[in-house]
Amino acid sequence: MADVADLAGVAISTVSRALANPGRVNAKTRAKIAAAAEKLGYTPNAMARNLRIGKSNIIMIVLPGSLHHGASQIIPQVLQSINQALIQNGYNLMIANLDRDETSERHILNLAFGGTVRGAIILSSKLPEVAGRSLAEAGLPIVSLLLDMSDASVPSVVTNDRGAVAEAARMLIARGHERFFYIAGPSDNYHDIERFSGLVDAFHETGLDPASITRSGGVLSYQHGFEAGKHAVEDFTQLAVKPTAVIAESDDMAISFISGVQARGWRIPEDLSVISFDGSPVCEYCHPPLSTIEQPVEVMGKTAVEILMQRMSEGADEVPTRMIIPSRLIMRKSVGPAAKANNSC
Amino acid sequence: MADVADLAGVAISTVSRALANPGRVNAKTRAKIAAAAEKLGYTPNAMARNLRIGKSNIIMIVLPGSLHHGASQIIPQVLQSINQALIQNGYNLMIANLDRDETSERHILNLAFGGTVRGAIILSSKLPEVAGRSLAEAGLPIVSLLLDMSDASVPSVVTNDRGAVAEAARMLIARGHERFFYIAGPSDNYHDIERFSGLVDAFHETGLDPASITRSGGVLSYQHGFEAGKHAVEDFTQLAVKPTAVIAESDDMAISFISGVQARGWRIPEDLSVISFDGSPVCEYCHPPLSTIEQPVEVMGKTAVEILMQRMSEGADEVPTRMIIPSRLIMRKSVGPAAKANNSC
DNA sequence: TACTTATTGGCAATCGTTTGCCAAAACTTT
DNA sequence: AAAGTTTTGGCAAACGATTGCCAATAAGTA
Repeated sequence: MADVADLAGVAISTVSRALANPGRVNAKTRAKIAAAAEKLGYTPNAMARNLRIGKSNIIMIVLPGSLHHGASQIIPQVLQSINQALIQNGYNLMIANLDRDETSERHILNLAFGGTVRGAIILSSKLPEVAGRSLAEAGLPIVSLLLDMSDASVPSVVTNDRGAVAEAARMLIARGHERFFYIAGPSDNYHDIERFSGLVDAFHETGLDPASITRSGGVLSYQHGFEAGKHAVEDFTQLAVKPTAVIAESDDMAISFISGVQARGWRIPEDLSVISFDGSPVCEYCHPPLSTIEQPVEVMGKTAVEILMQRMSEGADEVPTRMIIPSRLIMRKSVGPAAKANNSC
Repeated sequence: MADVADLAGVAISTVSRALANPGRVNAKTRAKIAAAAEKLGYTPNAMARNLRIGKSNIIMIVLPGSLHHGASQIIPQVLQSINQALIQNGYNLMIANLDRDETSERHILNLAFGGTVRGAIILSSKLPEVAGRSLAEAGLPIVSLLLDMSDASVPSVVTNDRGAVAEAARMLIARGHERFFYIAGPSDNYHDIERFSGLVDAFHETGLDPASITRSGGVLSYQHGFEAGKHAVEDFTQLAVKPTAVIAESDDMAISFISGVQARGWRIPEDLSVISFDGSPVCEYCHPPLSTIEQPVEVMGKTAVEILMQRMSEGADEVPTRMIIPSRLIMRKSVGPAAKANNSC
């Protein structure tokens, strides 16, 4: 920096001011300084700057390892949109994996308490905590994405899981479906609870008996969305009275489920209608094209960043604690009218 | 840190030594210090440390925006494995997007020259450079993943694209296929060149005439793998003499292609055999299950990190410049013997 | 006990910025 | 030309750690 000052013929403090606080220095000198910096190939040292400022410009995204792994088709989109939004605001994105082991929790806490990161976007249902320290007390702004954690007073950006599933279920009920098969991810999970509730809601609204909903899954982790679907095929096969409609908690589950039941002779949508959640692009090319509830992940990512920025700048209090971005039901060929006689194969 | 020293009843320099250089301090005092730190909830400030040390502990992964977007199913796996390997070595992963605009290139260079990152793993075919500065001159260790850049003297971890496609092609040729349809991603791209060459190799080996290979695509960006497949359907339909075998550069392309041709009456594998590249999990559940060339992305990620670590520690010269991790051909129902009479539909 | 070795204490410089302070210089405006 | 305003210079103290140096103390060995 001293070199730049020399070359530009100005004082070192002026250079600093020009770079960090451009308003307080004349446009002409600023140009001179920029030229000198360019010529010397000078880039201010970010760590020194952040140390002095007392804040980092890195945001971390906390991903449950299982989500990351193989399964969920939406992670890349989430990362992409968040990263773009962050960069526009002058921030960088760091990845933090939250596995089931204590090491990873500790690691995340170190990032937070050690000042490496300035804020966090989490996709996990619980805040990492170990040895009495919790992410909540790190003094960082946090935003939860996909999962509603507004109860724990962390602002959340979610979709209308419950309502969207209810809508899908009503659509199926309107076509004559009365017996449903629900393929769940890990139970107790926010998504499981909300989405399943949506299905039950629709039953209540339409006067059907929720007892004719069969649940499958709930034990396996997200890590194996496809596995969960496969497993559901077994469950389905063993039912004495077959449901005519299926709602799956993720596209992956639906895809492997469909593959399995088709192999055993059921036809979709003639024997069985299927709708799933996520809106992965691949659904359009499934056999038959798969109806899915599309989460607007890009909008959600951008919104999460916006909220984070608000939290970081002004008084933290007047920001909304929950932001609901509605999903969109995309109807495709995997849905048809309920089969009249539902015989086993 | 001073507080910790007080509580532990030791000098501040001893605390620093205990944390940064544990070998030079007695186990008992180390335990005392650890206890004090735990009690006070103290975490050393990473930025201060890195500033003093002169090196960051952050590695960035440079992803072409297009790769990231929607399409490639393997990105999450790559990120996951790289991040895990990095953390084990005490590093963190930062995401850097390389779009077509100059802003993103400049941003990446700032990360490098500003000392934010210590090294880079790139999935892009070209090193970012703008205004005379190039990533190559930033003095960072760089490793290229998926794309071979060993010509540009950046160590690369790749798979045997060419050989793997050749193997797949031989397998098809052995089943009587003689006319091939190749669905390409963006042309000039490393993957396009290598994989297509593999196909041509197989033709030469077996004495067939490469003229009976029809290429499709090559214009669209990766961003639309599914689109490329759709587009290929058009091309395919217009061929007077239909090929009997298809090789696609990515699973996405194959999936949408299959969906399209099936809708127009062709049957797979009876009329057309298909093999694609990537090994996405979803292939297993396609209709029919899709044969694919599985890239060992996890191993590749770990290997890339290992090489990076070597580059960062010792003399940089004796590390291998290219590491080839072989892919595995997974044969599924999408492949069958060549149709005898190949009539149009 | 005397001597060697291992471990700690205290001090101060350093990493590369930012920033408050005040004086000096350079412009603008009456 | 005088007064007022904006812009710069120079200085020095931070930010929170690490580390070389040497003296001082503790532990281990003969």
